[in-house]
Amino acid sequence: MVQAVHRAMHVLRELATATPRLGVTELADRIGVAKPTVHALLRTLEAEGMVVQHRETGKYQLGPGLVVLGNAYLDSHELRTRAVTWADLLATQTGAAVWVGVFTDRHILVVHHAFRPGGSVQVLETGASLPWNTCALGKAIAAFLPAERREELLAGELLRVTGASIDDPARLVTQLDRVRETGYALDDQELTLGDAGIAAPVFDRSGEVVGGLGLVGPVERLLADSARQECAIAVREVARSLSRDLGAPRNAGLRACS
Amino acid sequence: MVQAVHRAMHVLRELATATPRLGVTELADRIGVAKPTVHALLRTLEAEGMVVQHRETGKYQLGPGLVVLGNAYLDSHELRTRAVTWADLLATQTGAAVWVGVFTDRHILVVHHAFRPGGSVQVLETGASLPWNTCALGKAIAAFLPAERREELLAGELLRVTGASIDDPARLVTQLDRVRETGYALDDQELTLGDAGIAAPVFDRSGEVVGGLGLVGPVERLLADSARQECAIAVREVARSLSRDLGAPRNAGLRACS
DNA sequence: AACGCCGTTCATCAATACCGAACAGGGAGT
DNA sequence: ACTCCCTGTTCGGTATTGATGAACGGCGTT
Repeated sequence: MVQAVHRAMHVLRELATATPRLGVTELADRIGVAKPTVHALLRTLEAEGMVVQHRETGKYQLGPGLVVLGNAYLDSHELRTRAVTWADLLATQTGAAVWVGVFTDRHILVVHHAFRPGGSVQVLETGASLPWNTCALGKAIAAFLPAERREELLAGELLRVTGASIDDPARLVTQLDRVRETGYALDDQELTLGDAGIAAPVFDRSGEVVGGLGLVGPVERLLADSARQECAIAVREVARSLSRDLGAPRNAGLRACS
Repeated sequence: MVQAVHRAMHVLRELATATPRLGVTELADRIGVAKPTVHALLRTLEAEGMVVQHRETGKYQLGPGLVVLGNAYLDSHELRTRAVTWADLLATQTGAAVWVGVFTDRHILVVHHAFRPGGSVQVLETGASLPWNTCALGKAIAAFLPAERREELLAGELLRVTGASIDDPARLVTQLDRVRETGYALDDQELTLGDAGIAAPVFDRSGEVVGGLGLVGPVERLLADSARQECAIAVREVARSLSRDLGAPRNAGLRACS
């Protein structure tokens, strides 16, 4: 492990969590290294455009280079590029917004967001990072992870973001079991009050889950008895098509049940 | 300059430009360091989630951590957060898409994209990086940079992306002069065939340009004699309001004319 | 006016990151 | 089926290089 790089990333992540900018001293305290060290790291990161120094205060904040790299990741992402058309299709078909996400460090990273058609103002959620246990996408993916990783997840911290968020491992276990039976996952205002989600897993060539795809919208519209099943079927169907696009075997996901 | 960090960023940038993934050997060749060195860098970057190893081929590609950092940058970006509402306003007012951008390394980075209202399918351009001389945003910003930076830009390489792209420094100089007179910049299919742009600069507290804001849309609609002036005035007006929001002095930009 | 805080620089020292050579696995070509 | 070559990977020694404490200059505050 290259220490300098590790620390540089630590700096970036600290800058990402902290309010707009941080000073050298505060940064040094937070990550526990000497001030000049942090300074050197910041200077090189600045030269690379990953960090910018605020002219007035001398403090540092994240730089635009990160957006370029982030976008390059998204563009190179096979799941995402393949998912775009499917997501649009599903959005027009169901009249709801569609999210495509992948698993990252106990969170779901939204890599694509197809807006609800014809709708009013909508915030773009691409790039958002959501606790895995609070969204349908997270449950859909987690359910099909290898058993050991699933246990790690359940053993770790389960964040709550609304009153409806589930932080009880036992309840999650039964939900995940059910997801494996039905092939799709639900969340009921566990991420956003008033919003629900329906998601299904996506598999790759090797038959492992690489991400998920799902609907997001008002509870009333998504989970009403009339619409619910129809939506779930549509989501599952599109997710399966996407998986086939990625070269997944026809019965991908079955083996993960163990 | 911390060498290890510099090299790590070099690795990331190389992975960003190259097609999906790169092998250790090829990467080592490209950046001119020994193979084990690159390997060590990749391993630490992988541990940080900035890089992922493709399970089948063993090659490496960018990782999701970059998206998280990139989004953190966007969220912490004062210009962007303040611009969102203004951009929406301008989009509904003019019926065209609105871009907000900043300057980065001879390119314009689009940090916000307000969709054309009610429209059909549109690609999200947030995160796109465009040669400065090929878009109205770039010219609007460049025109108000300090004279010396402007000369650097004009002296450097001027990329062309369409047949209409301007790579003649002399022509750009006169265009920039005109931008300073009128307060807005134009581009006529210099970035995308069939699309034009109208943009104006945005200033901050200290009176320096920090970015720009502009319309993007079909030439016929944007540059037709009837609409053109109306659009330009709207853009300039909104950009000025945004500047005031950021604390810019009322006559910001005048001093840059020197 | 003096203090304290901050970002920055410098020179010293040792940790540490770099490298050459060697290993293990896979694929392609015979 | 075997070989060869190429890949990603490991190892240990060397000196490069990055970390550090102490000191500087600017700024806002006291």
